[in-house]
Formats: sequence, structure tokens, C-alpha cells
Amino acid sequence: MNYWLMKTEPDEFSIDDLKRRKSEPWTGVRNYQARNYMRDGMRRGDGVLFYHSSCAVPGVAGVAEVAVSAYADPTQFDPKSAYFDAGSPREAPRWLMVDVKYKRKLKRVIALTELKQHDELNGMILLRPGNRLSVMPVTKPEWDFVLGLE
DNA sequence: GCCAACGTTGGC
DNA sequence: GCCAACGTTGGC
Repeated sequence: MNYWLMKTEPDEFSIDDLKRRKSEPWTGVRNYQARNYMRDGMRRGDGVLFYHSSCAVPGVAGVAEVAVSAYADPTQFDPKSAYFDAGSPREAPRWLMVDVKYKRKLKRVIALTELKQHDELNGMILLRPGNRLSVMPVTKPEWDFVLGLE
């Protein structure tokens, strides 16, 4: 079992939205590295730290789980979608997604500023300067430590 | 809204 | 295959 962190803008899709929807196809990832993590690393049952970005208090807001491993993201073939990619071949789709299932909302948001204060989390990809990945791996010790802050 | 950091694009 | 220009991300 592996552990991950996935970013979302809560104005677009928050942990409360996921709670309502129970499970959600994670459309719109258009970064090769993030795609590769989903394709090569993510398996059903893996843990996901649900991270809110571009908001008042960026941070980990909940826990989710990979419900369905990587498959083609249909929005890449939809000309009306913001995620449309005219260059993606039907027979070899360029972009993949996973389904993410709600587990729980944290009692409080564990803020990015707080994560930065702990030496134990120095190695987190999330905290690397300039990091822009929306899907990234988290180690088991990082996972335990972050949730231990709750 | 600013801007630093980074990925992608496209001319050569 | 280099690299400048451009677009996007995301914290602040």
C-alpha cells in the first residue's frame, strides 16, 4: 500500500464536495509526472492526503482513498471541456485519472505553514521549493506524522 | 493581484 | 536539441 497527496482548489472541489459525492473521478490532471504517479504507482486502496490549495488556509483537509486505479480521462476527448487535448490519440490516450473515495474530513485543516515547521517533514515533496505537482507520493512516516498532528 | 518557479512550445 | 517566450501554478 502506498500513500499520496492530491491537491485541489476547494472553490472547485473541496473535501466537503467529496464527502457528498462519496467518490469522484479525478479529471483534469495534465502534467506528465503527476500522470505517471497515477499510472505507475497508484493502486486501489492507497491512502490519499486531500490537500486544499489556492485558498485562505492551504493545507491537508481530509483523507481519501484510491477507489479505481488509472484509466483514460474522458475530458481529454471532449472539445467542450477545459481539459480537451486535441493531440491525444484515441487508441493511446495521453491522460489518465483515478477515482478517489472519501474517507474522512480532518477535525481541522493542517495548514501548510504548520507542516513547514516540522523537521520530520523536511523531505516532503509538497514542501520542496517550486513544487507544482498536483499528485505526489508521501512516505509512510510522513503520512503518519501529518495525521498525528491532527 | 503579484510574482517566482517551473513546464511546454516552437523557431532555428 | 537548444533556448527564449509564454502559460500555469500556487503561496503570499
